Formats: sequence, structure tokens, C-alpha cells
Amino acid sequence: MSAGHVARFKKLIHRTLMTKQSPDNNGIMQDALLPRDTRRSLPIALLRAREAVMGHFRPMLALHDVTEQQWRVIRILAEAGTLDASEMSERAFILAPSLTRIIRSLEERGFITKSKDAEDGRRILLQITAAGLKIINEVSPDSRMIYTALEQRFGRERIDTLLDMLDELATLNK
Amino acid sequence: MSAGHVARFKKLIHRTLMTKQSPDNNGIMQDALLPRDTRRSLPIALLRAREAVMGHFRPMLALHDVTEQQWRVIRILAEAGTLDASEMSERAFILAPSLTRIIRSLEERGFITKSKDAEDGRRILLQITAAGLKIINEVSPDSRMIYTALEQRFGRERIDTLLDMLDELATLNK
DNA sequence: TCAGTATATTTAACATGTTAAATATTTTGT
DNA sequence: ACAAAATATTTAACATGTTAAATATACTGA
Repeated sequence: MSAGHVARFKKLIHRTLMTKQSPDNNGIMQDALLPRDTRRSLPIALLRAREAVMGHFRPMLALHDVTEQQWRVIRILAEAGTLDASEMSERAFILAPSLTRIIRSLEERGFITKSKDAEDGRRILLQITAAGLKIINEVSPDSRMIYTALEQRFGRERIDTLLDMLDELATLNK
Repeated sequence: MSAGHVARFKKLIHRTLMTKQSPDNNGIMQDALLPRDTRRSLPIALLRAREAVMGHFRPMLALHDVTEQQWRVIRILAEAGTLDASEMSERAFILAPSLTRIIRSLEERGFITKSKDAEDGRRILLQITAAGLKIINEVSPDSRMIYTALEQRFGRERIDTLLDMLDELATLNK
């Protein structure tokens, strides 16, 4: 047995001995002041779930060279017709400063057009273009396929239940 | 009636006439290719719910001058004891590049310390400092209070049900 | 032992999130 | 009609998300 093998073996032994059998918080925190268990935290659970779901969609969107938010915007625009920026912000849950940048890039790529509202000079009206409709027609089938697979694995009724609970949570303070 | 009043009245009339009674997609999209209804989209619903929940916590965290992610990191560090960056990344659901930056700022602010793992030179070990524990003790009570209020309004069992469903969704493909 | 492969972290580049402030326009009350 | 308040959008500044590539270290098999 060579010196190299001995070194490796020692390392293995060390790691085995050092493996923690239980969470070690160094006895530092007093129980009364401990924050809630991270694993049962609603914000983190929502984040995890969202990341898991988007993990299915993001690679597909990347193949079509659109970001998640760009996709949301053009999709809502196709669904609703002409909208101003504020309405889009509400529907897509994108804050105004982000939306300003997304609109700029979508306009540069020719997917939407901007125009000033004749009746209210503060408002910017958004419209989808032919190129925008084209990319929607390209992405939608892939999107539907992924969503359908998700429905089948998780169960359509369970997804509906989940959607209802999430909606209640989102509208609790309104 | 002055000219100004007439102008205002005309504008009101115009707006009333232009008010859409139903979604107007300009008859552009063929139904078969329409994307799913945005309002029943799981990714958006998860985003809305998360924003609604964080809307309760964020102002409080801002008062303590910590971001949501900084809070997650120091809280998990207090809960678990020494962790390396990879473990932290998994537990806090923060991608490695973001974590690098967050660790840097938390170290600059004196809440954590970094050290190289003696047994594996690639790994960076994180430890919470006295200042880190101090801020946890300052923030935790506020955090608990907000969470408790949320539990009372939404119902503890319903939150548990929701957490279970979110966990299933997050672990579907594992 | 050593080259090749795998892993942990960081850096880079760009997109978005977040808050506050600036700007342009409209609305309100008098 | 006009000053003051309200609203819509943009800009600014900083933090984080996201992917790919770079760097450093460890592991693997011949």
C-alpha cells in the first residue's frame, strides 16, 4: 500500500468521524429566540415550489430565447389585447421599473410596440406585433406540453386546490 | 360652463365609451394556440402568493437593515451551526453566485466569518458571529409575530396543508 | 504516481427585483 | 383658471437571479 493510499484512507477516516449525527448549533441559540424552523417556512416553501416548477419551463424558454418575464408580458398582451403599462404590471406581477426595461427589450426585438395614450399622455399603450404573435405560436405548444405533464404527475384537482389556496393567500390583505 | 369643463366632460364621455366590457384580443389569436389562462398559471400564482407573504416581512426586515436573503443565511447558520457554502446554498435556495455576494456582504458587516475547510481546500466554512447572533435575536421576535398573525388569519392547518403540497411539488422530480 | 475527471467556489455578463426619487401629465378644489 | 395634489412612467442605485466560464482543489483509475 503506497503513501498516497494511506493519505486517502486517513482522509476517509477523518470524514467519517467528523460526520455530524445531528444538527449542531454549537449550543449557541436559546430556544425561545430561535427563528421558526426553516423547513416549514412559507416564504422558502413558496420559493422552492416556484423554482421546481420553473425548472421545467426555463430551459424550454431559453431555447426560444425568451426570459420568463418576457414570456409573461407578450403572453398577457396576446390574451388581453392593448394594455397600458400599469395594467400589465398588475397582471404580470412585474414592478414598474422592471417592466420599463422589459418593454424596452421587447420593443427592440420587435415583439411589441409602444405608443402614448391619446387620452392620457402619462400612459404608455402596449401592443403585440406579428413577430410577437409568431413567437407565442412557437412557444405555446411546448409550454402546454410541459404544463400538461405537470398536471398528470401532480393531479389536476390537486393543482386546482393549490391554486385556490395560493389565491386566498395572495388576496388575504385586500 | 367654461371651456375647461367642456374639455373634461368630453374626456369622461370618451373614456366611458372606450371602456372595454370584455377582454379584447383583437381577434388575433386562434383558440388552439392560446397559452393557458394566465390567472390559473401555477408559476404566477406561486409568485403572487410569495410576494403577498413577503410583503408582510420585507418592511420589518428593512427596518433592521437586512435583506430577505441575508436573513435566510444568518438564520440557517444559527439553526444549523457551521456549514460550508454548498450546504448553505441548498438549504437557503440561493444559487452559488448570489451566495458568494451575500457572504461577502455579511462578512463585511461582521455577521459571519469565512474559513477554508482544512480537510477540503475547496470548501468555505461559514460561522455566525456574536454580532450575527445579536441581530437574529433582534429580528426573530418581529418575524415570529408576523408569522403568527399570518397563521391566525389563514389558519394553521391550512398552512400545514399548503406546506405539504408545496413540498410535494418541489420534490416531484427527485 | 500522474493525467484526466469531478467538485466547490468565484467571476463575468446580463436580466430582474426593490426602493426612492425624478419627470411628465392629469385631476382636484377653489 | 390655477395652484396643489395625485397618477403614470422612468431613472438611479444597489441586491439578487441566471447561465456560462474560469479557477482551485480533490478524486479516480491505470
